[in-house]
Amino acid sequence: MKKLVRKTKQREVIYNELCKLTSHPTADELFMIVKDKLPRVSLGTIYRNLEIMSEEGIVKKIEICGKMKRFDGNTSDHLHVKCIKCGKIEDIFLDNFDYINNFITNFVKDKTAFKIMGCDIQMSGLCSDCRNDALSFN
Amino acid sequence: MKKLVRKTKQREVIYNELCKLTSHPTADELFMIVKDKLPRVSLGTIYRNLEIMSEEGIVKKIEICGKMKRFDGNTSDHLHVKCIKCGKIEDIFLDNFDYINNFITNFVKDKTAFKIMGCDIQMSGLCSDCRNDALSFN
DNA sequence: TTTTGTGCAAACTGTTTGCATTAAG
DNA sequence: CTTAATGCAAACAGTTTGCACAAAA
Repeated sequence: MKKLVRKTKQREVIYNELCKLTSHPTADELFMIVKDKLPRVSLGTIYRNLEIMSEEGIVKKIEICGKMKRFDGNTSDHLHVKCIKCGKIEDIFLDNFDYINNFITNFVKDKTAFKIMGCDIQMSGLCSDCRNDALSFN
Repeated sequence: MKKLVRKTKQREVIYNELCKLTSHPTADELFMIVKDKLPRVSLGTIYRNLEIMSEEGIVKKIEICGKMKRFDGNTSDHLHVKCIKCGKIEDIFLDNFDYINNFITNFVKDKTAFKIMGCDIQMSGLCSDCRNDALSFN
């Protein structure tokens, strides 16, 4: 049976700091931030907790892979754009997210033997900083 | 200026073997396969070539991250479903892929400062093997 | 008191890199 | 001949794990 998940100081701080951010930090970035409040935390604790909390569904693991995993404290439906140049990830909130979601799921579910359970949409493009940086594309 | 990309035996075999597969192999899986034809290839060569070919646009790096990068020799528009249990990735081809793509892009482009360049849709769910494996969810 | 979580360091895994050598153009 | 690519091994980066101790229930 499922084992008990306890409330610990570390878990709480990690969760709160993650929720404050809209930057979809990596474990390491979050580690730096959490260390300001809990100077003795270890990176392992960050990893373990992010993993546990994403299993619990209160935190979201973002599936756009660069090299590092990224996490999001906002589990509500929204999608992400990733800059192909600098790797920055930004949220996009749409009023009709559910509509789009269903729209796609409907098309897809007849085409596969998978039981479809979720739909993740990732856009890619150039963020405002990078699109202004004319020299970078040559 | 852009440097010359040569045609080498290794490159060719890697590309051909990747195109034969619909399994979206990891670099390592492809390495095993290529080794049958070129017993002296190194894993580094596989990585270097997949990277180069994805920059050239003849191979696609798949952005659903588990732990390992995956590659796809089919660069035509299609989307992927990933099994949340076993990690298997399958293709889904839709006749109206472009339509869906534009549909989403249109909604999104007013909501962000990014210059939107692409749209990746990943579905998740349970593959036929895993959905029949009743014991696995308890 | 029992079980889960923590810090720490060491281990692991996938990927990248430096270098001497080989091959393509 | 010049430059790009290869094989190999060593380095690297991000993540996971084992263990002794601490904290939660």
